[in-house]
Parts: sequence; structure tokens; C-alpha cells
Amino acid sequence: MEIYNTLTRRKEKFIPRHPGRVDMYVCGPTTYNFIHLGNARPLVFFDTVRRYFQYRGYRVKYVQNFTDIDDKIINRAREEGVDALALARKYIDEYYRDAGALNVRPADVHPKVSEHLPEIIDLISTLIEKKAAYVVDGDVYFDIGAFPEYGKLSGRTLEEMQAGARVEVDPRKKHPMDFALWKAAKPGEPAWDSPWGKGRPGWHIECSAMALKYLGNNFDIHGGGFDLVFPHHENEIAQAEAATGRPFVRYWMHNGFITVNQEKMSKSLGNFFLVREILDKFPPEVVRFFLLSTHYRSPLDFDDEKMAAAGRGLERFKNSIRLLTEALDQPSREQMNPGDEEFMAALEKNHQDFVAAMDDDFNTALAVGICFELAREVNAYLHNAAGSPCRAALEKAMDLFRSFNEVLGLFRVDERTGRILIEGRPTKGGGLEEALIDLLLEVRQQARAKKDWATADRIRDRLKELGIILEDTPGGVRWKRQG
RNA sequence: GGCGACAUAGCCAAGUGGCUAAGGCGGCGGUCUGCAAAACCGCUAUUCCCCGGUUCGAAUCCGGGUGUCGCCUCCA
Repeated sequence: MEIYNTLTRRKEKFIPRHPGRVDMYVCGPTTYNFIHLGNARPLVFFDTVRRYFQYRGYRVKYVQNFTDIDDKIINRAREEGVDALALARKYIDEYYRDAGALNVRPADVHPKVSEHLPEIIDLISTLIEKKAAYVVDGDVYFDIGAFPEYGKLSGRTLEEMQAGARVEVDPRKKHPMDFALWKAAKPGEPAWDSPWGKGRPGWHIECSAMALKYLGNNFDIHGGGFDLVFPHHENEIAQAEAATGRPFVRYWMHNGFITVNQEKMSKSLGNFFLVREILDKFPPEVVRFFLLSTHYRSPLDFDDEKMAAAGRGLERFKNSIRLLTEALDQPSREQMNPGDEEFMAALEKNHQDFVAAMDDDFNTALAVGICFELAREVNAYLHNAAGSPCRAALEKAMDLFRSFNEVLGLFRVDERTGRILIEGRPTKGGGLEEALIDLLLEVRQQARAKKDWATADRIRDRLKELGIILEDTPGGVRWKRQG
């Protein structure tokens, strides 16, 4: 496997710290609101990374933090007149709902800043002891002069950073780029006791402290959005490496940004989309499919038109899986003929191509393309087999769909039967809806038998208005819900 | 102002030195169908922003230009 490492700016062969194991840390959201589309991309992508490692047989430990102490949370809590930690807790709960909807599996550990003050204070103390940090009036700053490698992740020198500085320099700092590890409490803010007085941690120190606690030094993968490269991840490296004297992370991975209608998402432009707003308009599997249809390091533009196109594309998968499921429910041939063997060889190639695509820096866009090829081959096989497909071939094809789906996480799977659930929304009404539809289909079939096309078409059109699509096949009528 | 990324068909999007430039959406033609839908088959970029260079050979490497975007401040 090869992974693009932001630290070296090239693809590198992936060699885990421990054979057969992958330890990864991904920066999670600051929980002052529902998550937005921009949060969804790293969420879905790194979930896919984790799934793929597991698919390849690695044991994965996945850590994703919640930043539940932060200026934005404090401000928001003040506006609403509620407790800051309670507000953060509420949005952590809401996070699980949105992430779950996108079929993102929970991390193995979801550490919160508020529950790791001792670890954070320890790390800051160590940095002070090692003369990599200094105390000023109850604040603690990281001393950039003590870490000569500062800038190695973002690829800039201190001179360049100062040349471009746009903020006023705090005269108490030794170097303009020194950053806060601990902020002295102002009146009315949540505060914790520390050797430097009451206060709270700076933004960057939490991730260093929690990553070191759960994953130790030199762990495999640290991920997040591109905007975190500087200063957040740069600072994480400085803190962790200055404290431990050892490399912090082996591979840094960063996902590209999402724009909306070609513009950066921002509240002032009114194009700031929450995941749950999008999920009101589009099924979750379409959102996930859309996010994975572009390589993770490329920018991705979101609009309704593109989502609709993604939805139509996903229909191909659904239809193909549906056709395959139906064929498997029918009696099928045991013996194999040359056509079956050819098909099975094509499936094998699909499998290899898929693995090769994902091995190459998680090229989900290419992997999705291979899924389409699989769908076309399956459809063509069923078409040509003319009602007499080979059982082993069908099963192999379905296994492949299951594997691909296991990695990409598009559709949910019935845990008991292992079937891919392509209909998405669960049925309501305890089967009454199905029974009524069956009744209508029966009436329609009678009309068709009498060549009463007007009645037959009317039933089909009205059902379509209700989101039920009918398809007449030689074997009878098939119905599905609109995607 | 400093740093960096990207530019492939109507749209989305793989491909980073050499087989016919993946795949999807859309469109067109055909098969099937009572008509549809789905599915299948075929067509839909002589060319990869422009100009120069390196090379037997470049979308792919180098130089210059143009354009778009991002970071440098909280941000996924």
C-alpha cells in the first residue's frame, strides 16, 4: 500500500509501526453546533480508510477526539445562556446521530478534552521542564525557538511565516509565532486548576496529549482536513516531539476542502450546510457515495445538481444488486460453461483492480469506477445468461458486491442474512404498505390482461407520484421505492 | 505581500513518460416492451488551459504565461 504523506509531500509505501496493526488518530469536530458538510468529508473518508485496513486484515485502533472546551463553545453557550460543557455534550450526542446516518462507525476511543485535563497539564509541565515552554501571567506559551524543526509539516520557514504575518504580536511572547498551551481564565469562563493558576488548555495541546495517551509515540496515521496542516498539526508535532524527543506520527493525511456552488462554505454567503439539512433532501448513501466519488485530496464542489447525478449513478448499483438478488432467489445451474468461466475471470480482475485502486493512496474515485464495471459485467452476464445463470458465478458476484460495500460503506447490511439493504429506508406500517401495493399490482395485472392500458398506466403513474416505481418484466412486475 | 495546490468531453471524474485517454451523469441510435422502466449493444475528448523546451516518445517531466482555489486568523 502507498499513502501520500503530507510531511514528505510524496506517496510512500505504508509500513506500520507494528506488523498487522494500524493506529490512527483523526481530528474530530469542535462541538458547538451540528456537524456540517465540511466535517462530513474527513469523517466519511477516514472511516473508509479504517474499513479498508480492516478489509486488508489489519487490526485497527481508531481514535477521534471531540474538542469540548473552546472559545466557540464558550461564546455560543454565553449567547444561549447555558453551561458550556452541557452545550458541548449535547452536540456530541447529535454528532453520533449524523455520523451514524452516514454509516460512519464509532471510533474505538472518542476522547474529550474535558476528561483529559491531567494529561494535558502533565504534557505542558514536561514542556516547561524541557525549556520548550514558558509561563507569562498565568498563560503558558510554546517556545518555538526550542524546536528547530518547526515548519516541517507545512513546509515553511519561520521567516516566511513572519513575512506573511497578519496578526498583531503579543509583546509578552518571546517569538511572534509562539502559541498558547494554557490560557489563564477570564471571569465567567470554564476553568480548571493548574500549576499556573486557573485556566484552560490551548487548542493544539489536547490532540498531542490525547494521541500520546492512547497511541503513544510514532503511531501510524494522523488525519484531518487540509486547513489543519497549519497551524494545528504543525503545533501538535512541535508539542509532542519537543516533549518526547521522538517522532510523533509516521504518516500525515489531509483531505481537501468542500466548496458549495464553487464558493467556500461560509455563514455569510448562506451556503453553510449542515449534514442533517442535506439528509433531509438526499439519502445518506448518496451523500456518502458523492463524497467518495472524488479523490480525497482533491477539492470537491457540492450542489444539488451534482448530488442528483450521484443519486442516479447509485441507482445503477442498486439495480444491479437487485437483479443479482433476484437471480439468486431463483433456481440456477450448477455446471459451469465457458461463458461462466469468462465471467468469473472478469470478476477476479475486478477484485484485483479494486484492491489496487485502494492500495494506491485510497483512490476511492477509481474504486467507485470499478464498482460500475462490476455492475455492468453482472448485468450483461444476467442478460446473456437468459434465465439460466450459474450458481457459483452469481455467488461470487454477490460476494464481490459485499466486499466492495464493506469497504465503501454505502449500503447497510442485514446482520442476520448478510444481504445488502439497497432500499435504504426501513419499511413502516408493519407490512400493510406492502400488502396494499400488492393489491394494486394485482388489480393492474388484471387490467393488463384485458389490455386495459389506461387503468394499468394510471396505477403505475399514481404509484410513481407516491415514490413507488413499477417495472414490468417477463417474469412479472417488480416494484421499488424511489432512490 | 508570503507559501502552496489545481486546470482532462455538455457536467462530474480517474489516469503523472509508451497498450485504443477508466468510469459515471447527460445526450443520440438500436434491442427488449402494449407503452414505459430497468437492462443490454453501439456512438458521444485525434486530444488533456496556452506557449516554448527535454525525450525515439508527454495529459504525464522542465521553464514561462493565463485562470481557479486554498493556507498564512477560528475553521474539516
